[in-house]
Amino acid sequence: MGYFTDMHDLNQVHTALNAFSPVTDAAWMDFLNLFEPMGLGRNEYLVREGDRVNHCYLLTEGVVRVYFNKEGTEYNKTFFVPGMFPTPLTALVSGAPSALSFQALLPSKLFRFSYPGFRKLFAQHRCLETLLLRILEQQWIKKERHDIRMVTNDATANYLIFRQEYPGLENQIPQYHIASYLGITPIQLSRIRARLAQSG
Amino acid sequence: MGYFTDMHDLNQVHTALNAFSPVTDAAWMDFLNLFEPMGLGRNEYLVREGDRVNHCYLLTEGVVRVYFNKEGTEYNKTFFVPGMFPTPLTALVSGAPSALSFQALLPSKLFRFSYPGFRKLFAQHRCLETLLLRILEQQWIKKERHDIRMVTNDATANYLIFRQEYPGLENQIPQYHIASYLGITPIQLSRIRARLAQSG
DNA sequence: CGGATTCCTTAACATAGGTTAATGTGCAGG
DNA sequence: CCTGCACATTAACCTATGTTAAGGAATCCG
Repeated sequence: MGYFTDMHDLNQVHTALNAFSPVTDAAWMDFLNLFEPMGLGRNEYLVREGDRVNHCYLLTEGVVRVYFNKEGTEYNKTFFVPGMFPTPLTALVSGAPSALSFQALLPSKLFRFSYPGFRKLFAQHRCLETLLLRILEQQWIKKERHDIRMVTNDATANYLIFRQEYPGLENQIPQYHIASYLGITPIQLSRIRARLAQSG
Repeated sequence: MGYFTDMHDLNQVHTALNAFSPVTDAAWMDFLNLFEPMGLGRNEYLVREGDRVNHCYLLTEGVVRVYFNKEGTEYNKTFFVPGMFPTPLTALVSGAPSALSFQALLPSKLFRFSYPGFRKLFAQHRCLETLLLRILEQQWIKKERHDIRMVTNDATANYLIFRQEYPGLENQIPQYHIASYLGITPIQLSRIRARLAQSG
């Protein structure tokens, strides 16, 4: 079950963003106009490697993974759960084809909005530009913390953290996706799980 | 030898930033007023873990590493060379004590400027806020590329990339700093170097 | 010059994790 | 109910890398 389930609930989004960096009602109304609801089936793609992209996404229900592919092997970077923005920022900003793929792992509901459309609003609504800056700052902070954890911990510790960070997710998606996220093989994850089951 | 060696050369900085995102002359003059030159000896610190920070830095000569410390072990995150901004962004934005340390590995010259002072200029000079947004976007893109490389390559490949990315640096700093950056022990780096010397 | 210090290398051994392959298990579709 | 498929587990073996320890090489300094 997602945090936001219909248009009405987008008011929650306004509240959340507003607490973060003030967004005027006028700006919010113009912004909201860009939103389009959409849905994805299990294993369907939001963005495929190589795609040119124009939209940002807000996930309201389901799970999305983002991964990159190198020589046939997929490396999971992150999972998105409801309330998060599974958005190909690099491809949007650079205008280059996406190096990353975004795939729904469960049936999902989202809103999308045009990124150029959003940027056009900056002219009338400076608060939206400031908001984007704040979001990038926060993402940077979050990523830094995450990186430090991944580097300083071993796979077992990171697996335990994963379970805390994404409660319940473990039982909703294949374990090989989790293994890839942890930077190990499914076999190794299986060994870790076996050890944990014995000792803990 | 750095790219920028005195106040006069800060014009180069204006040119570089301007190409990135337009900065008006008025904004640049106000911004420039915040700059203060400073120097660091070998192994001196710009920021220590736990410090509260207020400044951004521009490196004009020397080398700075940023690292985090976990239970006595240091993990090098990045090296900064002239033209780069060795700045504790997370600590500045969050107001929390820095989790990272910034240390000069060679005698270094820098400019520093107040981060609150810079942000205050946003009121009169929106172009500076837009500039910061652009910089964060670019840093994000750069980090994403870097992360993908580090994850998909083995230590040997990453070592070769390091040598290309930081030409000459290899011979100016201890190898254990490079090993830490690569996520391996100095012993392992030594083995890799031995193998490369044989085969290549 | 000579002794310290710092750093790099090498060796011997231990461990985490990868690879391959076989086996087990649950579940969907005919 | 069977069959097949997708996934998880387990085992046997291999490789990269960590750990500990010992030696060299370079550099600094008295």
